[in-house]
Parts: sequence; structure tokens; C-alpha cells
Amino acid sequence: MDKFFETTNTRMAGDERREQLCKIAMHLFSERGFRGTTTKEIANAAGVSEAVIFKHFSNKDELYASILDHKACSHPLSDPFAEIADKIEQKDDFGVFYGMALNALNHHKDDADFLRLMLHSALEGHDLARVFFDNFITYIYDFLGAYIRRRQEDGAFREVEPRVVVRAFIGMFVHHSLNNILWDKEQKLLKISNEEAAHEFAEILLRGIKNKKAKVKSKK
Amino acid sequence: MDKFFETTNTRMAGDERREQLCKIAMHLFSERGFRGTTTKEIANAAGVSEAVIFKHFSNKDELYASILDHKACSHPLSDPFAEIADKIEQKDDFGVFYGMALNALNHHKDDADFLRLMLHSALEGHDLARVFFDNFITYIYDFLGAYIRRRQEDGAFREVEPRVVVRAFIGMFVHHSLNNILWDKEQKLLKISNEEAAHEFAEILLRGIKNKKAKVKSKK
DNA sequence: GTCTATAAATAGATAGAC
DNA sequence: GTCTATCTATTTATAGAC
Repeated sequence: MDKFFETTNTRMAGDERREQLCKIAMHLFSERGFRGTTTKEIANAAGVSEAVIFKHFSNKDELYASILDHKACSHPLSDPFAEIADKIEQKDDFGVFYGMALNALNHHKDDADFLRLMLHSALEGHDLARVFFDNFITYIYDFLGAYIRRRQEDGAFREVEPRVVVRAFIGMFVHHSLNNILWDKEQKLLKISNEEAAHEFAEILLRGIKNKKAKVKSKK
Repeated sequence: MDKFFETTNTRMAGDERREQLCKIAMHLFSERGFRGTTTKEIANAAGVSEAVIFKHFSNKDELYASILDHKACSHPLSDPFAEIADKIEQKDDFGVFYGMALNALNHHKDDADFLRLMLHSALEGHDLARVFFDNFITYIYDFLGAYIRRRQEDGAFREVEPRVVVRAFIGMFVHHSLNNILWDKEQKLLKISNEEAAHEFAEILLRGIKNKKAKVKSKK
């Protein structure tokens, strides 16, 4: 592989190089997995010799770990509910589910590397996936599950285990992203904008869990 | 790794050994990926020396390819709609979606190896995932999409792009399986039987796409 | 059909000059 | 901070005896 980042090939500040190597490693790990990526490839992509890598990281594992630790390299895991806080406040069900799905879909599209890295990490049994799961996924289930429970108490949603609903909904858009990134990059099976997808998924889910008497709020 | 299959460590018939190696390789590839699995590990698991592998397969790539080609090694991709043919015939919507989901969930559970192998294959860009996609996934979208279209013409389902519905539904149970196999083996987030999961997913989806006037057929 | 021994290639890691 | 050269271990693959 050629250089991934433009470099002047001149001496670089320590932290800068370290961060660059970290980013490049993350990109390559996401493409070929940890075991499938050689330190030589990382070095070539950065335009330096292998030795430079081992000056910054005592071994390959530490390089991997630094992707987890180092802030500059870590994924900006912003609160996915921050952007739809007002919808939650207003109990705008469609706004909540649509916003969440669209948010995720756009995120996945912009950062397909991260999704791939997570999959590789999960398959390889590395810590990265576990940490992400413990911190992020658990939070989403708790938060969205609590919202659903509240709406059930309001009588707006029918009685279903909230976590099953969360599982079903996340499944829709995560699987959609996985399809686009992994198996069907040309979108031969289904070509649809993120907005449309988020809309349809939210619509299906809400109609699926709303109470018969209540009316689905929709911006349609 | 220790021997995966019980062996007598005696001489084995050519085809038998070939098939055994193929199965073992498939298992190990599913756990650690193609690059992450050494021929030595495969040999050890089979209780033979590495040389035996290269007597049967000219190189590691051919071993991988044989998983695709060789019938004995290939996954028994039975028609997922065969078992619910009567439900389809009778237009028993709940039966169709419930049966399909339960079928898939049970299948994934029994053959987690296959799911993992597919993921590794897709991530590594190998043919295995592409062939599976072209043959199997495309068929499911066509078939289930056609069923949904028919039910829309019957006035039973509302007007939504059928493939979006298929994507949403497959997403539910595939993501559920992926969760159980990859991230949440102890099912800390959500512990639920396949029957319950299939039931809830089918219920959510059907309520989500049924026409207001029609009534959801449910075995509940 | 299986083994031991070994070649050839690759990957991870280090030493020391600049 | 970077390089070249080199070392060691691992991995793929082959040769030839049984």
C-alpha cells in the first residue's frame, strides 16, 4: 500500500508521528485486521522504516492498545442522544427514532473504518470491541430502553420488553450499514438514502410498538 | 489448539482426510480468520503433520477455496422458505415471518462458525462471502420481497418498498444472532429464547407494515 | 498416507550510526 | 527522529524415507 497520509518524509515531531502511526494503524487494522496487518505495511504507509514504529511503541500489541487509550486516536464517541435531546423531552417518538437511526447511519457512512475495526476486534476477541460494547452499547440499551418504558407507562406504546425493541431497531440500521459497507457496496439489493432508510425504519418500528389507540406521530 | 475431531491417529482414507482437514480449517478460519490461522494449527487439530495438508492442498489458498468448492465442506444452504411453504401458500403472514426468523435464529445458533466465517470472509474480501451473498441473500430478497409485494396488492400491507422491509426484518434477527455470537455471549443485555425473539420480531414487523384496516394474524 | 527434516519467505523486533 | 542492517521466530511449503 502507498502512503496513506501525505508526508513530507522529513523528520516529524514525536507526538505528531506517534499520532500519525496510530491513525494509519487504525485504518489498516480496520481493513485487514490486527493479525492481517504487518508492521512493515504500517511503516510503508507512513513513509518511514519499521524501526520508527518500535521507537514509539514497544511492540505491535502496544500499538493496538494505544488506539484504545490515546485520545487523539480514539473514536469520538459522542452521546448519540445529545442531538435528539429535545425530541426526547417533547416525547416526539418519531423524532427520537428517526433521529437516532439517521445519526447512526450517517456516522457509519463517514466512519466505516470504525465499524470494520469493531468487527475485526470482536472476531479476534480483542479488548477494543469489549470496551466499546461495555461503554457505548450498554448505555444505548439503558437509555433507549428507559425511554420506551416511559412511553409504555404513558400508554403510547404497547407492552413489549423494551430491550427487545431496542434490539430490533438497532438491528435494522446496523444491519443496513453492515450491508452497505461489507457485502453490498454498490447497493445492488437496495439503494436508498440514509434519510429514507431512517424514515422507513422508524416508521416500521413505531407502528410496530404503538398502542392501537394512540396515533403514531410522523413527520411524513 | 488440541485436536478438534476425535482421531485414532491412524492412516485415513484420502477423501476422508481431505474432508476432515477441510472441516477443521473451516472451524479455525471462522475463529481466527484466514490470515490468523496457521497451517500448523490446522495440522495439530487434525492430529497430523503439516506436510499432510500440503499433500492434499497445494497451498493454503487452495485449502480455503476448497471450503467453497467441495460439497462435503460447503454449508448446507437449504432453501429457507421450504419449511414455511405452507404458510406462504396460506398467506399466513405471521407464520411466514415468525418461521423465517426462528429458522434463521436456530440456524445461526447451531452454526455460529458459519456466521463468523462469513464475517471474516467479508472483512478480508474473500470470495466466500461474495458467493454466499450472490446465491443466498439475493434469493431471499427476491423471494420475500415478492411475497410482500403480493400482500400489498392484496391490500394486507401498506405501501412500502418491499426490499426496505426485508432489510429491516433480516436486520432484526441477524443483528440479534451477531450480538449473541460476537459481543454478548452471556446475553447480559438481553436474554431471550429464539422462539420469543422470533415472535416479537415478527410481531413488530407485521404491525409495522400492515394496512390500518387489516388485522394482523397472530398466533399469540 | 504419513512422517521428519529442512528450505524459503515473511514478520516482529533490536543495535548502532547519523 | 530516522535509517540500514541484522537477528530471531514463525509460517508456508518441499523432499525424501517409511
